[in-house]
Parts: sequence; structure tokens; C-alpha cells
Amino acid sequence: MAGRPRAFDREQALRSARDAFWERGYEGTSMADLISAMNISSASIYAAFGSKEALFREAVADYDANDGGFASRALTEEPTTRAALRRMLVDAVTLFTRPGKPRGCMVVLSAPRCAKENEGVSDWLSVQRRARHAAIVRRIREARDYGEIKPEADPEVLADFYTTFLQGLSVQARDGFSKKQMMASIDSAMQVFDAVVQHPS
Amino acid sequence: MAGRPRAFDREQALRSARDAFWERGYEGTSMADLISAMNISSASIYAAFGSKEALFREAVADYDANDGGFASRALTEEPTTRAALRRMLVDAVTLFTRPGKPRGCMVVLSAPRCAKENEGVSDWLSVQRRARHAAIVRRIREARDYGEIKPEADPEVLADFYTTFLQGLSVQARDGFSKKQMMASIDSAMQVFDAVVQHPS
DNA sequence: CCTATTTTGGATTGATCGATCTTGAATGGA
DNA sequence: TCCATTCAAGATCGATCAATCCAAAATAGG
Repeated sequence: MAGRPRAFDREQALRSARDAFWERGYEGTSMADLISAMNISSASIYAAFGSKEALFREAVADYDANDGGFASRALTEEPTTRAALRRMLVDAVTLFTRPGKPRGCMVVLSAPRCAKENEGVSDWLSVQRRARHAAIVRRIREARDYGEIKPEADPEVLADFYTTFLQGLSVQARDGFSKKQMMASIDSAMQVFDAVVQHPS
Repeated sequence: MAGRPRAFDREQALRSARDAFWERGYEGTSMADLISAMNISSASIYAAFGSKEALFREAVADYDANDGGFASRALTEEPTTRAALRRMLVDAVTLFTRPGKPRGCMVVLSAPRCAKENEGVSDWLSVQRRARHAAIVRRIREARDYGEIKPEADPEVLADFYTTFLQGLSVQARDGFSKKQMMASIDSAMQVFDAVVQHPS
């Protein structure tokens, strides 16, 4: 069962679409933009990805599987919760200020507001953000279970604080705040964790 | 010099437009949406406001002159910088979770990303955010000048931290985090300021 | 009254939106 | 070779975009 072979690389086209969406958001990126960014025709896009929305969701999935997965990587790969939270924020700032890449997180900035007919996309992004938040909650719960932080510390409150700060970094990056500036404010944010660290007596 | 009098209240129509834009963002709100929200015809909108973009800018100005001005009010009306920062955050959360109103800040969420032809709008909103940040910097510099915080504390770093956290609250509100949750994380954020407070010896 | 001026609703503009159709090219298996 | 199948380029779809035009309606001044 064969036929004419595809003349473009699907993964490469997806990455081009991802960067286009990352730069201009879901509604801000038109099919015409995608056609020129992916360098293939409209028909090819629909044959390979189904629709603009399906393409966007694949693009976000790709983002999340690579650059955008900084949070889950940091949260699972670091030995201590403090190191995990700090690395999550540092990696975020590094990603959000990478030269030649759009500034800020694709999941945060692509569609916080949108037309009624695109609410599904906006809400789906919200679910992605909440999943990231849930991972942060889990990691901080571990910190309490293993005695890294004081037993009276509230993991949910701490997680809410760090999620809020993380979301804010996207807006700051969008507004042109420097990598150095944002790295410095991470030091401020870490003081909140340090206040509940359980020190060996 | 007269003519047929205007049959609608301009301020009320502006407020309706403001809420529509606040809810769905700049690009997500179409002229058809505005026509039904403001309950006047397209021609009337253009006669009274000039263009969709001009209407949006007036809507943001109205937002800023009322609800959206919570930050400058808090920063100028409170006796201490700590109280000012805290009230700024509390008022933000209160506004962002007001029943019957869109969740999150209009200036933050309306157009962080957009089509190339609307970049002017997005950048203008960015300028608004930077102005708010500048006000925070000014207030914290005062705190150091008047000895409210330690002389070695860096006002810029502190301001960056609070601006980042404030921007994050909009995203959190958008994602349905509760007023109670966000108020609790404000307490966490205030620890950063408390760490540099100059205590009377 | 008449005229100049402004606003109104509704029709309509060209452009662009996302999506599809048509037509022909490119393949593998029979 | 012939055919079923898949892909691609470009034209094109109806819908919607922001914006404007037009003619009727409503006022103030003379």
C-alpha cells in the first residue's frame, strides 16, 4: 500500500510550526504564517496534521517533550527539593531568554485569552499548567515526608508560591527583563523555601 | 454646531467594551463581539472611538483609571513600603477573583502574543507593565532611603521579585486558583521583604 | 419652516480567516 | 506496464475579519 512519498520531513515541519506558534501564540499565527514557516502547502499541513488546532496541540506536545519539559526534568532529576525548585526556575529563565528563541513559555503565553471558538485550546493549555503545578506540589510533599522541610510547613502553599513565580517569569521575559535580572530574583524566591528548611540540629 | 444627538452613553459603552476585551483579549474580541457587548452599531463605534485599536487603548486606560490602578494606589497611599507591597498584592488578588468579572489582569493577559499586525498593541501593553514595575522600584527605593529596609538591600532585585510574582498572579487567577490560595501565597512572598526589614535595635 | 450637521442602522467593502477541492505527479505492488 | 494509492501545488470555498458607505433620522441655528 504505497503512494507518492512525502516530500518534507514531518518532525522538522512540526518544529517550525512550534516555533511559529511559540512566537505569536495560537490565534496570532495564521495558516499563511504556518505555510511560510513550515515551507509546505496548506493541503500538506492538513493531510499530515489534521487541522490548525491539532497541529498546535502537537506543537505544544513537542515543546513539552523538549525545551518545555524543563520543570518535570528538574523536579525529578535533582536530589533535594531545594535544588529541584531552584533548577526549575534557573532552567526556565535560561529557556525564556535563549537568543534566537521566543521569550517566555509557550504554554503560558500562547492563549491566556482567546475567541470563544478557541476556548478549548486555551483551557487545554490551562490544564497543562495545572499539571505542572501538580508536579511541584508532589515534589514539595516529598520534601516534607523526607524531613527536608519542617513538618508544619504547608506544601500546597509553598507550591502555589513557586508556581505563581514561575508563571510570572514568562511575562517578565516577554517584557524584555534580562537573564541576569531574573536570575537575581530567583535568589529572592528561594528565601521562601529556605525559611522552612529543616536544619540538622 | 449641532446635529443628531448620540443615542448611547459613551462611558457606559466604553465600560462594556472594556469588559469584553478583558474577558477575551484584544484579538479574541471581534467587532461583532463588541457590537453585541456595547449594543450599538459598527458605525457608531467607529464614529465615537475611531478604530478597534483606539477603542482597546481607551478601554485599557479606563481599566487603569479604575480597577486596574490598584498598584499605583497601593504604592502611594500606604504609609510603609511593606504595607504598600502587601496591599498591592492583596488588591490584585481581590480584583482578579471578583465574582462576575474576568479573572486576571487585563494588561497582563490581553495580548502577550499576537499577530504581526497587532504588535503595536502588544508592545504598548508591555510598556504599561513596565511602568507599573517602575512604580514598584520607586517605592522600594524610598524604603531604603528612609531606612525601612537595610541599606545593603537591592531595591531593583526586590522590585523584580514582586513584579514577577504579581504577573504570575494573573496567570494563576486565569487558571482558577482560589482567592484563598492566592492570599496564602502572598504571605510567602512577603517573607522576602521581611528578610531585609530594618528592625529598630 | 429650512439648512447644516451629526448619528443611526443596515448593507457592503476588500482582505483574510481556516479549510477543502481539483488536478497532476510520484510511488509500490500486481 | 498498469493501477491503486498517496502526496503536492494552487485555486478556491464560505465565513468572518475590521472598516466604510449610504440613506434615513434627529438635532440646533437661522
